Amino acid sequence: MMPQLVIRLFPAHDYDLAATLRSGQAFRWKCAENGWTGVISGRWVRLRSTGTSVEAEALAPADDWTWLTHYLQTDVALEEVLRGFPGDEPMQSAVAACRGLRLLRQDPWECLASFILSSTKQILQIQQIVANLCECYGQPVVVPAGEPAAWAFPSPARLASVTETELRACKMGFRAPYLLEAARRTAAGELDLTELGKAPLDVARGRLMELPGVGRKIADCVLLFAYGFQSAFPVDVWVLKALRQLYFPRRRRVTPRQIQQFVDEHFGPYAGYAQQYLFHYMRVARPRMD
DNA sequence: GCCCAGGTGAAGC
DNA sequence: GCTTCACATGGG
Repeated sequence: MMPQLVIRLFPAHDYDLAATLRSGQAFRWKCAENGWTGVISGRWVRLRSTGTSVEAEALAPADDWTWLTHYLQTDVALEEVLRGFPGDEPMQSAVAACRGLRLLRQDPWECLASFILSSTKQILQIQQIVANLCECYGQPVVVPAGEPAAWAFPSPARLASVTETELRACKMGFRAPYLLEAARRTAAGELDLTELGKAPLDVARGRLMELPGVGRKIADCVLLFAYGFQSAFPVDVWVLKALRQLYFPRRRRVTPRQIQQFVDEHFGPYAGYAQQYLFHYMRVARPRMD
């Protein structure tokens, strides 16, 4: 017998669900006319925005919704975050263009694995690779009648049990050995992703960067999107372009060193949020301004 | 065909 | 130290 669909409202001011789910933090959300569907912690869920709330549909039993509110971070007071941003013109423009953009709090393994697969790939292609991976190696999850099949993100142990060749069949190319090694170390307990969240930022970053294929950028994505280290500031090609154009206009040769120093000093206690606003602003609100 | 994509590691000065 | 290049794959 099919479990029952349960609907629930979560009050959330200034929550732009579409911007948040499309902003390159998470790669598994599908947009349909009646909402966004995805899988969180092995549960199927559909989300809609009502303007002042996020409406969620999930399958009973669903008395405890912390798996969802924690993921969506609906309890974060966005005004306080925005007040912590620097008052410069670029940040104000980014906030005006991306009002309601939020940071999610994702599962560390899914986040780590996904960003290992992200290097020199467009977001659309990352989504496709992750979908391939879940369909091949993830556990099927229960979905409402009439909904397309869905899968949980595959566990480290499951991925550690397959070959590099099998992973390459998911179209991840040269990233396959990196993902495999991360899965092996995690499954073997050499890397404890739960403990990492309790460590200081620098220690956690260092541990992640011990993994082959994980450098500063991918480590910072995991620190920010999965562990909530709010000062982690991933610098990718888009953010680099934003920083150069908006903060170092007509300056030839700004070194990575100078960029990093500026980032560390300029963006304040919610630097990670500021980074996400700059990223989304460059990608969506300022198309083709080179 | 060419260039680029939420990078990283190895090899070359 | 810093720059250059290969790495798979697909879209514009």
